[in-house]
Amino acid sequence: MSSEQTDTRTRILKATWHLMEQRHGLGVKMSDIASAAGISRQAVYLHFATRTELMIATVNYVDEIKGLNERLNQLKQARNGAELLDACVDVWGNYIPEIYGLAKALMMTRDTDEATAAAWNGSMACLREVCQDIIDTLDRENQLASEWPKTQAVELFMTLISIQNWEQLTTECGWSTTQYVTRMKTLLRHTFVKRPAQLSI
Amino acid sequence: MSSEQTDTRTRILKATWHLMEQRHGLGVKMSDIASAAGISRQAVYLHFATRTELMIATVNYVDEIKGLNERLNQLKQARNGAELLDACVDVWGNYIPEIYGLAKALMMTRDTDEATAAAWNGSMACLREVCQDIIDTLDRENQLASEWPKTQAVELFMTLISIQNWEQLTTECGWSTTQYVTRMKTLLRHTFVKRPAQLSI
DNA sequence: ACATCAATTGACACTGTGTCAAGTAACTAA
DNA sequence: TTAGTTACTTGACACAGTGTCAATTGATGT
Repeated sequence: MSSEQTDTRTRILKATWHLMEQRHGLGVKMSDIASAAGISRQAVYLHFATRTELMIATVNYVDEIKGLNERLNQLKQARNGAELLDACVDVWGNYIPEIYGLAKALMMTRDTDEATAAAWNGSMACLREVCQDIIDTLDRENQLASEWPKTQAVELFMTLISIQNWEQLTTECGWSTTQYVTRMKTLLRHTFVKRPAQLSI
Repeated sequence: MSSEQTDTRTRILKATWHLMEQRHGLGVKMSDIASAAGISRQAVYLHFATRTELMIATVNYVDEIKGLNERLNQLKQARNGAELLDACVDVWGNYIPEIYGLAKALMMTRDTDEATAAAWNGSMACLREVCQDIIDTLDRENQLASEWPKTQAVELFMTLISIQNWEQLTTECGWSTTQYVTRMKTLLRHTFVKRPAQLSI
């Protein structure tokens, strides 16, 4: 398997990913991808039946290479819920910039494309598990802020760390990745972690 | 001026708005708008040069009718920053569902369309002033949570109450408008309003 | 020598936006 | 009455981007 340089299919996936990141997921045509991969437009269709199929395959390819799951294993080290929360923001906040272009492309068509929506929901379900875990841990430690029932806490958590919010805060407001990470940690801790009683004067 | 029933231009605007709300801003074609307004597709172009121009005109039309600014005047009644913040969420949280379809249509094309982006930014600048005002008031009262410098507080505020977050929490997580409002109030208060010392045991 | 697979070229259908030209019906003004 | 203007109609067309189809080439393996 795979002689020459690299498999054509892989070359297409790499080209797609590269262009998506470069153009932040905007205005990437099938013909652009084809020429970036050094083949004809029609040849792309020999490997991927539709644009959507290509996008989803690219997501899987990137997932495999970037290994979000492995990164999330770093969370295993945290021993209490608050640390877990911090670690999560560290991993996620540094991950987003690496997949933003592709994520944007997906986000833009998920409203009109069933398959894209399904792929997106798959990724989000994976993230949700992590959030769920963190909230559960806080709850188990009796550290979950009392105003948030667990389900709502998870939903709000997911929303706060959404890619859309990251996009707004970084590209619109000019926050750097480190700024985003530290400030998001602050927000999440203050929102979900019960205030220690000893803080009172 | 304006005999018959209503001005054709106005009929187009109404049709656009109606369709946008009905279809949540998705898949609304110029021909759909035309037939909803009871005229030919080409006639729409006699009044609005491009789709974008029509969208922006519709936003202005809706703005005029719905009168966000007037609603925001309710805020004048609040006497302290915390109340101001609550009032803001009340107004904004009840406003979003009324303009969601149109807002969605705008949001979806602002990445690729300069004019749309400008119109969007205009609306957001208006909202930003309100947020700015609230944060300023909290700060003046020495009630702004110490971890947030004013600029960052405003940016975060805007992000938290963004339409995208509303969309996620309501359509994705199934929160009702009232649930959204009360929970968002909780989040914002805990985030931006300094914890009263007397809360300690 | 033959079959197969990957890729190529070129043509075409479809959708939606925007343009253009010619025609019609109604209202206005000399 | 006639001429002009205004608002709208019909129908045709250009353009971009996706997806399809058919015929062809070139290399690989048997």
